Amino acid sequence: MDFNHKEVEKKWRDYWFEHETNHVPNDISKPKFYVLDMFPYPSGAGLHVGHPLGYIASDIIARHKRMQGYNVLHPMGFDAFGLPAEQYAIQTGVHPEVSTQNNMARYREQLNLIGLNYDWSREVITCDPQYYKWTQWIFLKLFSHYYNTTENKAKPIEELIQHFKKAGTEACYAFSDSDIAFTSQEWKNKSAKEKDETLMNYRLAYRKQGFVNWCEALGTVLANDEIKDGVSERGGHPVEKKAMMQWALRITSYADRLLSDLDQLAWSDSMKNMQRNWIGKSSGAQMFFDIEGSEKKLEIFTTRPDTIFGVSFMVIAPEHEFVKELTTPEQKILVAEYVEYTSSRSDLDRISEKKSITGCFTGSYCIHPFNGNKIPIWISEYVLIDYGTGAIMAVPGHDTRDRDFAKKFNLSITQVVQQDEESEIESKSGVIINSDFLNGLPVHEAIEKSIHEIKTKSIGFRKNQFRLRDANFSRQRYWGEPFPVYYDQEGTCHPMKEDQMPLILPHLEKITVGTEGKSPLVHAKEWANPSSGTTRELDTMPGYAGSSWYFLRYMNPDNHLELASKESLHYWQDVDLYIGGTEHAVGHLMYARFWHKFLYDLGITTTVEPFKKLVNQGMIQGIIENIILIKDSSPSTFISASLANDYPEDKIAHIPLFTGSVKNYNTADSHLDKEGIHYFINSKPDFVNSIFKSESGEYTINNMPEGFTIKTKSEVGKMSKRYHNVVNPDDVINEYGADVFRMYEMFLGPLEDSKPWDTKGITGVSGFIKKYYRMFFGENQTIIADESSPTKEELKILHTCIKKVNSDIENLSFNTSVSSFMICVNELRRLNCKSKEVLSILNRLLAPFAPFITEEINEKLGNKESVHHQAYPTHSEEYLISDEVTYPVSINGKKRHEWTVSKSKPQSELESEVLQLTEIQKWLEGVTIKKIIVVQGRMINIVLT
RNA sequence: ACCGAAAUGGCGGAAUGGUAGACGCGCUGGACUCAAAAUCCAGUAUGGUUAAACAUGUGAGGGUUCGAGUCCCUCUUUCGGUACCA
Repeated sequence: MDFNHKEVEKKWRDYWFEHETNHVPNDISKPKFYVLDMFPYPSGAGLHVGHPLGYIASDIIARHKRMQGYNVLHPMGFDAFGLPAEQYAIQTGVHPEVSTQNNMARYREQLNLIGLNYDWSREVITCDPQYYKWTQWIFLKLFSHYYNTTENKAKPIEELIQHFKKAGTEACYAFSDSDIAFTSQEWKNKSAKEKDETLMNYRLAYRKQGFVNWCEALGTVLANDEIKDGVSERGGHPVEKKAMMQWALRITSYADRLLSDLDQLAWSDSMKNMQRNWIGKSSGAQMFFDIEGSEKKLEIFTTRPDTIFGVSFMVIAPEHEFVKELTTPEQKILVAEYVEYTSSRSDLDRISEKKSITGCFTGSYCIHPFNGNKIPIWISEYVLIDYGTGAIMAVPGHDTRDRDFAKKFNLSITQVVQQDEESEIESKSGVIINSDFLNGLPVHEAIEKSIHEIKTKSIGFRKNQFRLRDANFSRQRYWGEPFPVYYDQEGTCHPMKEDQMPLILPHLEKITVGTEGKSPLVHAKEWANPSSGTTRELDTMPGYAGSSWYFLRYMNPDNHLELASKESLHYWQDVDLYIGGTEHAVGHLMYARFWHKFLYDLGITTTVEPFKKLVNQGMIQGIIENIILIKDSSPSTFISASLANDYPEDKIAHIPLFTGSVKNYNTADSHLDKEGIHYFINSKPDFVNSIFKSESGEYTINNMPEGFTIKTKSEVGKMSKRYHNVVNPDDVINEYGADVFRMYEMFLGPLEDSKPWDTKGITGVSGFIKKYYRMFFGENQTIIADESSPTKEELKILHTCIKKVNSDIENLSFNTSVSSFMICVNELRRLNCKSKEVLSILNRLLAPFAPFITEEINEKLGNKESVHHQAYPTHSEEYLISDEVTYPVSINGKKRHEWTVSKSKPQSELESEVLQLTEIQKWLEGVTIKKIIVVQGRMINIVLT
């Protein structure tokens, strides 16, 4: 009789729940291990088989560590604020609170089916006021701190205010983008509003002008995601950049620490590189160029001040504040047109298109600081307003983008670095020419000298520039954390008192878009104006607010007095292993590191980094089956994939099909039969009169012969509703059981690789679990394992497996450990092993992978204690020792023979005896042996001339 | 365009610079069965052969090495990210 997974899984799920076997105490007597999953956004679609991949891996680690004696924190929660719930509410009227609760309930149910050992009593939900109270609290701490550049840490803004009172900006070491200067008297003379505005230059949470994607037709701000090809995805309306006052976080003040502390992390080099490149530290000079006929100066940053004599034009971003005044009357129309064109383009469009170079002359000129030449000022979209100062000096001789631009607009190109023919124009090898006082210097020396001169002439200074920007922290949305601040009549910002928090998001009966770019909170009239003359902030915080510190709340989730108690923060400290998708490689991970460091400066967290080790699981993709449609055909004509080569690429379109309706899907012979074509037409009634064409002829559904088939095209891609290829874990578990599902997910391939899901392959793992069960139980569930003492061979098989599985878990190589379990079971069955001793060790070894069946077997074997609380097996080398070894014998690196000899045979004997083997001799006739390479215990290679 | 990753049989994949294709799916043949399912046994990279020998083979092209799927260079394709999807 086979394993009844439905019954057994329910039994143990209930048992574990009742006995709280997953409960994790803050038990400081045991060593801690914190393994964390990136918590999901609870989407309406529920989990598909791709989501749990990382959760299962972390679950195996967590169970393994627990069996090794650690106190393991392995929690789960929800990143529950977000745009989709709000969009859903606007479209359907279902309030985000309701849809989010429903979605979370469904996620919990699905996660529990998989047998993940989460301690749900520690659940963290970002939209829970008891949680976001502390998100708001951290925000206010950011608001009330500045970054001190000598102490290199965040300090209370009150200290800075005292400094301003005493000395103004004299000897003030506060991080800021602006270089405003004032005396103590000037500070004292400032009005409250002016003081507030000044302090905004230093606060770690501050307000500034930011740009949003404004869609007039929809009356709302759009996420980048909601824009396709420059127009709104919904409705195809025009989108433009609009400036608005926005909250921002001064992450740039932490740029150096975020960069240097990467070195201490056990993250993959590729991940660290992505973070390094995202921070993008570059050193150079900040310079001010005089503008002809203006008091103002154009501020630019360059990494190549050595090429200052190669400047032939300046370029400013279309959003640059000087655009208006630099534009001369003659250029006015052209500039206006150009600015309008660029405002409809995304940053991605602007930097990604190499072919079309666009720009427009302002009509104004800068003055070269050293030779007094006139330098035309141009506007182009390849300069981004958010990066650097939004303006550059263009050196077309030594920058490819500047060169392309110069060629297009016939601007002069001056070579100022002597280079050999082959070197790239941007290369820093060579000496400076055509450059007055820099002539003859190698580039690196010229950079130093030019900065020195720039400083001496007071036209600039040395500067480290970061690509990292202070990202926008405001969203014109309802479903997010409200800002715990209010504004007085002057518009000055005041933080709320701690005892008034959380500032609860007001309930709106109906979510509708706001007016004039405001969030839907504009409709919460009473809430928005708490007392006469005061108004609340109507924007809410972005998704990354709640996710930047949630890992700390798990340590002590019920604390009403602090974000987490000192004791819990001291005990759990940081995350030992963090598993999640690469899509969070920079965004989430950078902000979480930033907040963690800030909290460290405040003395709250005990480590400088939140995530010691990071692993990115790959995406599980779906199989997409498409039918091929000839574009613009009338009536619509579908062709067999085998005929597709007769048509040019741009004449055909791929229409995704429900995978289940395709015969032999994911093979070269995938096709729709007549039944499948019926199904397709039923789901897409527009195509009811379409023609289906294959080698055997062309038909409509009405005259189609019975055996007609049309080939479909298989590809691998996202698992999504759109492609009708979503596989739900519930269905798989229902049919095969959670243990099989877990092991199959792991068996698919390396955790970090992306790979397609195909449920067909699961029968291999399912067969394994059945075989495994039958090793313990005969007919009628009777135990067949006996007290026989294990044989040497059985022990060798078992311990080989123990060794492999332990090292695989350490390396997160779960696909190979599943293989070794299969090999072990196959071999033990071949030996007809019944030894209870061997089998119960194997059962413990398998427990983290297959928690249900192992728990059931453990009980049937007469154990009282849960298998998951027993010790994890370790191997003994003594069972693995063999006195023979099989050498592959190669001739010139190509294997020709296998040779089994005593392990102790010395190298000299191996070398002489190998040549006597008949299988080898035939290769040696008439040739000279150059040398013999012997790697003891591994291989032999005979090198011939 | 930029940053990062990947590419191995029909499919998912295995392989400290040392026997390419473990393990599993699929397929083929066989056993059991009235039959099917389930289960079990055998085979399965390609070419070649009754079988073997042998030759070829890890996206493409070069290189380093006694020996390269693995290291280096160039390229192609696919995937993730590019700051308001999460």
